[in-house]
Amino acid sequence: MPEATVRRLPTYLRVLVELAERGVTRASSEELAVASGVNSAKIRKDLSYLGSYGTRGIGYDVAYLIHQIRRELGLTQDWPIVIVGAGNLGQALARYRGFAERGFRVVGLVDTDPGKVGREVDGLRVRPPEDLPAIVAEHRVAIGIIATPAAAAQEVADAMVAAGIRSILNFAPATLSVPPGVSVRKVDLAVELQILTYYEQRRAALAEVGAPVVGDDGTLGPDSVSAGA
Amino acid sequence: MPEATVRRLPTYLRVLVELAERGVTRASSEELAVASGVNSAKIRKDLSYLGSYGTRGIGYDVAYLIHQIRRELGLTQDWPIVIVGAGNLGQALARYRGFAERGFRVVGLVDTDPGKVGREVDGLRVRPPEDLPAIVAEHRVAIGIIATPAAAAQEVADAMVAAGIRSILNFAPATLSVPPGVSVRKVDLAVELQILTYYEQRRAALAEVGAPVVGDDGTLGPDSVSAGA
DNA sequence: TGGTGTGAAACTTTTCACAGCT
DNA sequence: AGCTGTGAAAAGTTTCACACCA
Repeated sequence: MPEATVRRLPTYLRVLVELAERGVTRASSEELAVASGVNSAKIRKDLSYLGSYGTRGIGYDVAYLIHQIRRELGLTQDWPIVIVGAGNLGQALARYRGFAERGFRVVGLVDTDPGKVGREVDGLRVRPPEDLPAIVAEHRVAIGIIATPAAAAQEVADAMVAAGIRSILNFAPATLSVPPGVSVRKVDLAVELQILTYYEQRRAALAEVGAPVVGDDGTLGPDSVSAGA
Repeated sequence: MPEATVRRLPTYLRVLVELAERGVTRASSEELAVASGVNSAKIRKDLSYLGSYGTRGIGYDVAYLIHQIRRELGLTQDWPIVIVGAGNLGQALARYRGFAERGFRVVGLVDTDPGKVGREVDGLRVRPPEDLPAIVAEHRVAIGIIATPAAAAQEVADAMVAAGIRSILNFAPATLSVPPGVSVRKVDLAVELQILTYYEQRRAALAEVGAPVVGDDGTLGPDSVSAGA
């Protein structure tokens, strides 16, 4: 399955779940296109990688497609996650409702600061770094989130890998090096803003010259990354 | 400039600034590759879109390249931003040091909840939604961040556009529809985890069959999105 | 009739490999 | 000798357009 398709499946899943909640049982690729902002041909091709789950002339069965996408993404089970870094961002992530709603359970929150260790965040006690291996082992944690300052990120990644974690989501603005077989995804909040300023500036520059400010399709640079990308 | 290149420039910028802080004045594409996790040929091609700023046999002048990338991304000025949604995430973003460090100034924090309006977050008073146009006008805000629940996101986007904002960073798990000429980028925190579970599950499935768990290059799925994605 | 599934074409992005400059 | 800049090839992704089926 192409990587680009994997990146879009979570979006389709969200849209389908919303439809199901509204009682909709069937949807065409065109309806999904409107709701997801992805064009319908792309959706059909993406969904075809899952198998032939649509019906010609009718569309897709919402409930069935939800099931198939969940299966493909490995979301038929809950996933325990651990967050390292109980600062601003780490605490917000620990409290973030969107994780639980989509099957992610924060089972551990770790910080080096003795002033933070022992405090409770959303019912979860902050624990010291030396507890990481125990947390990972006890809950069979497969995914770790790094929400520390950049300077600590590599050290934390090493500790996570040593504890057996092989999927890392990194919020620290740092490039991590990890052994083969470990997946890392990075979300850098400021980077997203910097990409917006590029297009914003370009708009301003064009306007100054009196050029039309938008292309034929009405866009200026692409929408969104899913965190993204 | 290709969109893929624009997405990587902020990463190069971060790496170059780190080098400059360590007193490094020159860097080859290979050194930048190691520090950024992007291969050197790609870096050279990306940088060539900025112009011919390297020196054959030597490499790139760190300070000069920083300046050129900043110029290209529109980062020679500070950018005032407004955050709508003062919940978990909105508050964490308002306090996030990484924004200020990279030239983004949070000048407004807005929430509909009367219980939150008037409170202070990091020295910033939470204001009601009807103040949005005034905040945008007063500070010439060009970028808005949506940190509300999904249900409110479209309404907030409409209000931002009406107030004159044309670049939106959306953290709500919802697809926004905006008029032509408005840029939207989306960061969905749960989506990043869902992509990780896809590769995590795949790894588990392969291991069960006794197949080698990593590819020749030692990876399983791509590193990172700079948010993505 | 309506809408999927999919080859083929178009486009984008990455990688290769080396000429050419310092 | 070393490293950039870049054509050309390869790989990946999107879009088109229509056969085919319910």
